[in-house]
Amino acid sequence: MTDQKIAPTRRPLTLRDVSEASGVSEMTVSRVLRNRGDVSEATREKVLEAAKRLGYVPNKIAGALASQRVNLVAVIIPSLSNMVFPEVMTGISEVLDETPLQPVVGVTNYKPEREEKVLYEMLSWRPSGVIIAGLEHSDASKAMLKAAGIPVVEIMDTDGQAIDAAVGISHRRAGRMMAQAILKAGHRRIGFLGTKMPLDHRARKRFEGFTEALAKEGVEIADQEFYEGGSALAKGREMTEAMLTRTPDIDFLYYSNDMIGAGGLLYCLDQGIDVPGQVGLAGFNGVELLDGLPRKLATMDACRSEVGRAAAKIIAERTESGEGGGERIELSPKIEIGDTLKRR
Amino acid sequence: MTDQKIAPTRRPLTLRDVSEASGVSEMTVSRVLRNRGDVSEATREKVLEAAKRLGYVPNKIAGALASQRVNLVAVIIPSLSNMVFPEVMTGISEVLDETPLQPVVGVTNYKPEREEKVLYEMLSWRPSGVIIAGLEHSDASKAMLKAAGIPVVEIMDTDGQAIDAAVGISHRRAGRMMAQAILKAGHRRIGFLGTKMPLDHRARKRFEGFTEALAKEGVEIADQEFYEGGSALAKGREMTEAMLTRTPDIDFLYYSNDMIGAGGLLYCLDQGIDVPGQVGLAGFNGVELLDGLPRKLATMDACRSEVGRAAAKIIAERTESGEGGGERIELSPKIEIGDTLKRR
DNA sequence: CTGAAAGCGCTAACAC
DNA sequence: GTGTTAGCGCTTTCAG
Repeated sequence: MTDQKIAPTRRPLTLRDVSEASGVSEMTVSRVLRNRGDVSEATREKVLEAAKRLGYVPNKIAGALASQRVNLVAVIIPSLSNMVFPEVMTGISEVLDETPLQPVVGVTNYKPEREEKVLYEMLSWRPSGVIIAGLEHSDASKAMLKAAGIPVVEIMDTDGQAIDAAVGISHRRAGRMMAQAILKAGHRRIGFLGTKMPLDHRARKRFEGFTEALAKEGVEIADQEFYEGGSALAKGREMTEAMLTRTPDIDFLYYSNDMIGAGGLLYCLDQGIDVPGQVGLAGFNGVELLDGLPRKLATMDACRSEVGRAAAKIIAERTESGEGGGERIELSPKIEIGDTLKRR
Repeated sequence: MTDQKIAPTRRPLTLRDVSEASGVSEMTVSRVLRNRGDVSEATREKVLEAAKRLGYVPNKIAGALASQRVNLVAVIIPSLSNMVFPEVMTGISEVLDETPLQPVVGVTNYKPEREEKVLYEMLSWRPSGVIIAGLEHSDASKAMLKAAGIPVVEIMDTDGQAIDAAVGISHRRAGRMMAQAILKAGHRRIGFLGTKMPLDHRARKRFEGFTEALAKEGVEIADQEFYEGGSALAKGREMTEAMLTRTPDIDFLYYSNDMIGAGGLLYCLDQGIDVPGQVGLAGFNGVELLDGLPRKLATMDACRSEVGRAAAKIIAERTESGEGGGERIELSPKIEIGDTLKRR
């Protein structure tokens, strides 16, 4: 490097600096900066001017310690890269923006040990609440959540026992619903294509609900295929090819997410396969991203931003009133028939 | 609600609780918990046992205040929903995972006033460093960054004046490179399709570099079209249709991102347009997500995870050594020819 | 190896 | 309206 661009490591400014610069007591400066209590317009202006001139940024660490209040909400999700969690985040932000609360996200990559670590780190900042994806956590994680003494909302899933509050859909039911729609459309040779992620409990529950509803009508999954890693679109193609080759009489493919479903759809169209005449297709999630494909993939909406909003609302209300607990909101996923599932 | 699931609002545990439970002084408990200094194995075990039994989670707020050290790195990005920033985040995490530092993300939605607010909030937690997308910031934001007295790395762009360090690619150069490749392939009637986002400076710079390189060869953009909102894939389709209808002699379409490019590609294939014989296509970003399309879209890699890694490395090294400043790393984007741009 | 004392920068609570 | 006094829960520093 040629020259030191960094400013000389000035001591960060404190309230005291503003107090001295404005000739007002620290306490009053603090009041002005937080809009608390009555302060005369004159002093208020003096303080604001001094703070601005110095470029003072309050130290929340000290503030939080003194006030025993940290307006942070820990949001713990498995991944940022599949479009579903960013949408949940949007819902959360929408609600929290109206409050003094701020979301802080942690990502677990679907690993329980990461979740445990991320949770520990976040709790050590003493947040006002936790929003965490899923109902399955390690014993240690559960213990931490219980012991934290703050609102905990488990999101995205309602099939199981919540620690405190829960907001989401029943993935088992979602799987059943899709199975019923597929059976109703007259399909019997049904293949399933999903991710090789034993720890994606929601995908697992959808699969269970799906096979269960099929079984009720005496139908068994004709074939199944799982993938991991790589581009979902490409994997969807590959898996579809593999399955249609291996089990040529398949007449429906149910994908555990829209992205691989889209890959499958593109493959079928490439091959001149009549969709849904010859083979019907359905995914899961309602990824708006995919509008614009040659055909609209049948799918099911997981109400992601709605889930985010509801979860944030629970935290916000409970933080404000100190009352509540154990809320349970089960949203109803809707099937979107699209163009790849026969109507009725 | 039926019953109070919430645990009685216990006072959170403190060091003192662990100290009393283990019969060891607070100070020694603190040492054990931080692995600092020599502590006899005997006391160490007593303390660990007590901490675990009680479920003690240290209070970082207090720790940070006392030690004047906050191992947080503020990461400020415009959006989570376009696949590019999650990849940057991955690069950042990869590097920071090896250090005591932790990333905390803030999202600005491409709005300078949001950026200002997010930045202020983050700085008020006194992070060890800031990684922020872009070189364009409001005066107030710049002032805050300069005054913070911590390492600041501006990422994704190197066309302009950095506050401190910068890591990224030159988007102007990226635009120029693509223009040259397109001209070399023999195209002259070139259309541009982009986002209606005056505040996406990187897209703007690519466009400027692009038109500039065309101009050098006496070529002018034949037509252009901008969109906002909605599904990028669908918009890519619509815009492509509109442009090819309006300006039928177009022989190349340059898209400001891969997602709309993919939409355009699907439209062209639908219409039986020969790609790249009749119309060539190129996007920007190298979104792996799209592998699996019928043709591979020509694009240019923005080195996202590499950018994240390099930025994190700068912060980590500077935090450790206290030395450095003004680093500048310009990465070289590579054209991926794919199947939609003629070779040579 | 262990402990006691003195804050970190701010705010709650109370005086004036 | 404004100022004063105590901490918040931890770590630094220094003494044993």
